[in-house]
Amino acid sequence: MLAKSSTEIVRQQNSGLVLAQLRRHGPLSHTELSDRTGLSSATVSAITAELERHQVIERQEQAPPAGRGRPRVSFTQRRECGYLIAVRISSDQLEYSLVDYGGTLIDRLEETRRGQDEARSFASALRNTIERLCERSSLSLGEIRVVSISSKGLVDPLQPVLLWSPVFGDVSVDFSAIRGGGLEPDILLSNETRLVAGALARIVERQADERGTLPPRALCALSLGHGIGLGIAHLDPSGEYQVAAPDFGHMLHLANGGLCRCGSIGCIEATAGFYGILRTAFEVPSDTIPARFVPIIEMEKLAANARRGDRQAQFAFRQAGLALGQGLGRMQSLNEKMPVYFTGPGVRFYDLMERGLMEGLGQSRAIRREGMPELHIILDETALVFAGHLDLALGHMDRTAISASQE
Amino acid sequence: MLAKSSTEIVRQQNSGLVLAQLRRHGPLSHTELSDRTGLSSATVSAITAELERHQVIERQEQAPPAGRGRPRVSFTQRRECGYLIAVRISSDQLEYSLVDYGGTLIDRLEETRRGQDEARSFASALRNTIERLCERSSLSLGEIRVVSISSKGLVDPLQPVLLWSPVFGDVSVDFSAIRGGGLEPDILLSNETRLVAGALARIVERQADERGTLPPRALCALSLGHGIGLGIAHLDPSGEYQVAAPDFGHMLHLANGGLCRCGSIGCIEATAGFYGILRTAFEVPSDTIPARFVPIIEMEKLAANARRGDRQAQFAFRQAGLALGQGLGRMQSLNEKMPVYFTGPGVRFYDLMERGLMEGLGQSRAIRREGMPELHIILDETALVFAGHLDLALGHMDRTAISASQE
DNA sequence: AATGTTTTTCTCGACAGTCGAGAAAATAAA
DNA sequence: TTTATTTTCTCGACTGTCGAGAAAAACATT
Repeated sequence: MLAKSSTEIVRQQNSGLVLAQLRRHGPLSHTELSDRTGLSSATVSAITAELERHQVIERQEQAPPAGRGRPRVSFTQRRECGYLIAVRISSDQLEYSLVDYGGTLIDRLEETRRGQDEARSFASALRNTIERLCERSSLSLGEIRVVSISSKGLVDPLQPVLLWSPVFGDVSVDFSAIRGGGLEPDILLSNETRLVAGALARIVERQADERGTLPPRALCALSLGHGIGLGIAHLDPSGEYQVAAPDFGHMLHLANGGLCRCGSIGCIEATAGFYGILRTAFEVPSDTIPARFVPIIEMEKLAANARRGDRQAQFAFRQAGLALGQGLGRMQSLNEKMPVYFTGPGVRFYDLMERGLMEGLGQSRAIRREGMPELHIILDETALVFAGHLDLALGHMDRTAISASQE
Repeated sequence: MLAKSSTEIVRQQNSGLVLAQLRRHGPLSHTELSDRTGLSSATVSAITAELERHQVIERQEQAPPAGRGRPRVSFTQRRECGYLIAVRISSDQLEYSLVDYGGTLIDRLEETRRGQDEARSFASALRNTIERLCERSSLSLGEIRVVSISSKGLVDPLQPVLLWSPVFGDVSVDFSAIRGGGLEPDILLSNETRLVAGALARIVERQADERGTLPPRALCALSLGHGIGLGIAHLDPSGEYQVAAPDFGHMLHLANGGLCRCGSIGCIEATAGFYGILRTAFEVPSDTIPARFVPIIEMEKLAANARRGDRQAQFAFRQAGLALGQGLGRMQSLNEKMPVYFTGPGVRFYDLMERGLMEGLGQSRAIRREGMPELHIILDETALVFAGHLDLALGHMDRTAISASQE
């Protein structure tokens, strides 16, 4: 059912527009804001005045008067308006980043995982580190407005609960437990590849904007590693990208396929993940319980063998490509044609998987109809994950900026 | 990028709300409208006055004064405000329905398909029939505001172009050619099962409304017949259902599966469609060009055999169920858990497919994680297709009501 | 028949938001 | 110092929503 509308919502929407432009296109003056948003000059005045009053934005004092006339005064977000902490959970470490409202990295901290953490105490351990991070930069806990957490695995779409992850398996982790004692941030939990897709969506949006072309209606990021992650960004009717991270790695590839670390049989990951590739390469029975961790050096060795002509190694990579191709083809049958961006440590074996990938893609009617999707390779996944964190968390702060400062 | 907002858009949105309530919950009085929409009494007055002025709604004269107090006056849509024609294209006939803005069926006309129609001249033939329909009810062509067309097959998401259909195959049909000479309707082309899913979404929405429960976040309709159609409805952030009809029937089932009538190999439909089932049952080589049409009586005979114990017939239905189950499981890996509504002529063989279906579903990690989806059987597909036409076309007319009457 | 009760609908003034036009401000050039 | 130019701000008009209370239209009571 439709929701009722009101003039206040109009203001909220248009304030959001102003903040979004400010975030994406650096400091902007009154006139530039008016041009970019399409709002009238008078409206921009009203909105910037309100945002200034709430100390969300501020005027940049330095003015390099370019030409004649009254010099422009630029607005920027007030960096101290609020802070976010991005936490990236990976199999071997935890990376914490403290970032201000302007998007500037203030502090970073890495913890190597000590063996197996308790899923139960994990949230409180995380909270401790957040406290430490705040102390180091002498911030009060109340100034942390958003904690954005990412992990590989499956995430509850409504609550900050990690349902399945390579680290904790089926033991779910509820991150709302980090709240309390002055720390009351909004908590955003995302699948890691979802963040990559979100960051890519922002990038292609900007490119389309600069070139004056239409942004693509959808795109996806496919992260290759020990497991397989997929993030899809879709342009919704309002012109915003909606990003989701379905459980692609555990989509059924073959009913009589290999045993997956999730306990099911025939998942894509069980053939295309690192452990699946190794299992095929060394002709280990496919119902063998897969290795929990494979050093990348092992994969490099295998790839070297394959490139040197080892048939069984080549076969393993091709089977992986085939599984990915068939999966992507199936995804394209259920969605529309979209470019695919490969990321993750596995992309360095892309050459070995390419033949299988093409074969698998070609088997889908959807691909044969609409043609091969654009395929891109992205090497720096880490940067995109961080960009995705910022995009998500800062966007969230923008949307809640006025209401949050009213308290 | 976000869109700018304004007070006019607020009015448009709220007018839409009023019209939507009027459509869904019969004639409503001023107070009822205010209650249902959440708008203030004053706003309802302003909106109804405007809609009356534009002759979109009118007061119902008859007043049965229930109790004390000033009697309520009910508003209804003005039936003569505009008309829509729904065209259902099926393999053996064309069904035209002329409906007024109030949703009342005025005239219906059926044409049996004469052999194979020309794809090129099809739009103009359709236009001729529309003209005939208008004459019979002495309406001018200009009063037809929407033509809503449905077919099985694949539809362009942006234009009224049929990309692939069982009737015309890969020869695409552009329905915008029916316009001209006073006939300038908006043309809505939908996959048939998309309409079913849309109608179901409206039904469950109403049920949830009456029971005071939350509507399901998603649902899908799976139409079983000569081909396989899928429609998915998703609750979007604004609370509206977005409906899509992906090419599920031609999603890859098995890389070395049967030849599909689309020319690809291993599509779901090539195993689970009627022709696929027959091919398996009679052990015809799976690369045989499939029959263009299978009389339902043939399927009934086969089903009777299966129920009598014919192993090969049983096997064929079970394989069909398996293909559907695996496909649905894969879909659920890429979406969230959602109830499945089976429709179409094939549901009468549901009992024979059930075992395979369950087996196929159970192979997906997503189903094992989240549990089996609710499975429902809907017998009257025709009614749902018509309801979907009305829902889509009348909703469209509501949204364009004010602007259209301003000309 | 006149008056009160009750319920519904309508109207009025206040408030929030946007917009266009033009005033005011601030600077470089003349 | 004056003029030209560019940017920013302000004012009044317009559209929209809302709450409160007036007006309307019926039944009930005296």
